[in-house]
Amino acid sequence: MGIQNINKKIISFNVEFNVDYKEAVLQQARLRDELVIEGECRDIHIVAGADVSFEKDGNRIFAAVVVMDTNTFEVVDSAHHSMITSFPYIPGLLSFREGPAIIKAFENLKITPQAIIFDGQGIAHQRRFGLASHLGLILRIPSVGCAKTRLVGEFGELSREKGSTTPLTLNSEPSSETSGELTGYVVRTKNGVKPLFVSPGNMISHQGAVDIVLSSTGKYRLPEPIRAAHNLANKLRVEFK
DNA sequence: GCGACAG
DNA sequence: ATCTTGTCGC
Repeated sequence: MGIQNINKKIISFNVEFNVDYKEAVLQQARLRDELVIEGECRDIHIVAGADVSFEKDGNRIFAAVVVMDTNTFEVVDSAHHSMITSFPYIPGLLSFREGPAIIKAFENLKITPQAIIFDGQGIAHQRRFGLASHLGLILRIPSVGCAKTRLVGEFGELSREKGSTTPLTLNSEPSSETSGELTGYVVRTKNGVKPLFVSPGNMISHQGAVDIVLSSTGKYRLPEPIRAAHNLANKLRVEFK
């Protein structure tokens, strides 16, 4: 499937970001059942990172996507898009604020990545439908949620060594012995550095999501594709006239 | 009512 | 997210 068909798929999915709070929540509840939390990450090395930047004041958002070959961390493609945002930041509804610009940026890509890492949650979300799940579903490309801080879920101690992980689970019976539902993993990408919150977006398994993040991580805490997208988004904002 | 709360 | 200098630690 070529990236040129993404727009067609978006239309077929009847995507609507211009909704109010109530409709957004209903939409998440409806679309979450379309997610496929399974898929191997074997042979995946053409990975895209997506992130956004905002104006200090005003409502302009700058979305950037950078595609890299994670074997060499060489950039193979990139795209961006800026527009005026209308939806406010509401925990749990981040995709409705950043989604429109990010999707537009993807439509400007020349190649189709094998997977996408988003700066936000996948199914580690109150309604199991974070930004990575929402956008991964629309784009129909395996997606991974990689957040710097927690939105929901509980987790225990984590070894300080790079590569260590611990389950991120959702509250179950307070007095129950059963562990809560698995929503993702807390992952240490660098020795002694604050961990990342990794969860499947769509079309990838829990293990696959963790593997993609670790294999896309180089010298820094954040995966290289995300770092590159973050830098590009900021660059676009600073140079915006 | 109070505390939590991706970016 | 964004506004910001220096500073502590490996």
